Amino acid sequence: MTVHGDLTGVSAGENPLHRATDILGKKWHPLLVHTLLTEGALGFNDIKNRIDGISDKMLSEALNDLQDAGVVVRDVIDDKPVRVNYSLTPAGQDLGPIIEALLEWSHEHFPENA
Amino acid sequence: MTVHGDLTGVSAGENPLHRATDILGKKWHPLLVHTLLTEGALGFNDIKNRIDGISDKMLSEALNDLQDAGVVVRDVIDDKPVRVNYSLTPAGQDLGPIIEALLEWSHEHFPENA
DNA sequence: CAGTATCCAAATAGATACTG
DNA sequence: CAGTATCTATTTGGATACTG
Repeated sequence: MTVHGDLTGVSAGENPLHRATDILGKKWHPLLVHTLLTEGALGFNDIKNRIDGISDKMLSEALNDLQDAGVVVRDVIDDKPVRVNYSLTPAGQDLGPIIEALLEWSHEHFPENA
Repeated sequence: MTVHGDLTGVSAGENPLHRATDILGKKWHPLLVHTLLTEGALGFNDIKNRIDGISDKMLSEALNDLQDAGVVVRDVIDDKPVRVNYSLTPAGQDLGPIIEALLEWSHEHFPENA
């Protein structure tokens, strides 16, 4: 028998699931996490070049969100010019397999658009 | 070595991940899937009574979205009055473990809000 | 019981320009 | 290189009322 977490009667918005879906549901966030997952630590413009179509503003906001969510860390390397590296926290890394599972789910059930 | 699906250089919106995150990111959808997962087939008002705070309109929209996404099926039972049952497709059921994983992820990394 | 229509508010996304 | 500010457009969410 599979035990499922009890969410019955809960209102969306203050349930534990929300912490995860709030990240996954944003337009660029999952892609961003996935990029850091596969490529390791990257600088601002490195990320920009890897995510097609993202603007400075969107990337900046996404990175801030993800830091607040405890998924991404920002490291300032004090060179000239200054370097900033973004990478995943342990929580961020643990999101990896789940994103992979989502990808696999999509491939399995909707092979046409993948 | 873990092989990760290649999403590099892809623009959000037309990638396979999007099919899943588009569902998970909506306010009521994950909860709705989770409810059908743990309780099986339910009628419109049965669902309403189990998801606290959801309005008719929101539930209606969510159910339509989920049908379009291939995650939920609608069965009309031709009684008097008419009964309608909503349940998960195989794709919807396969989303279950992923939602559980998300829940577990949240508990593990952010025990305070669960 | 099982929904849809309408109208409005709030959140999110995008373009463009600018800064240290 | 690494961002923020501003302003606008689009999407989503919610209240209320109504239908077969």
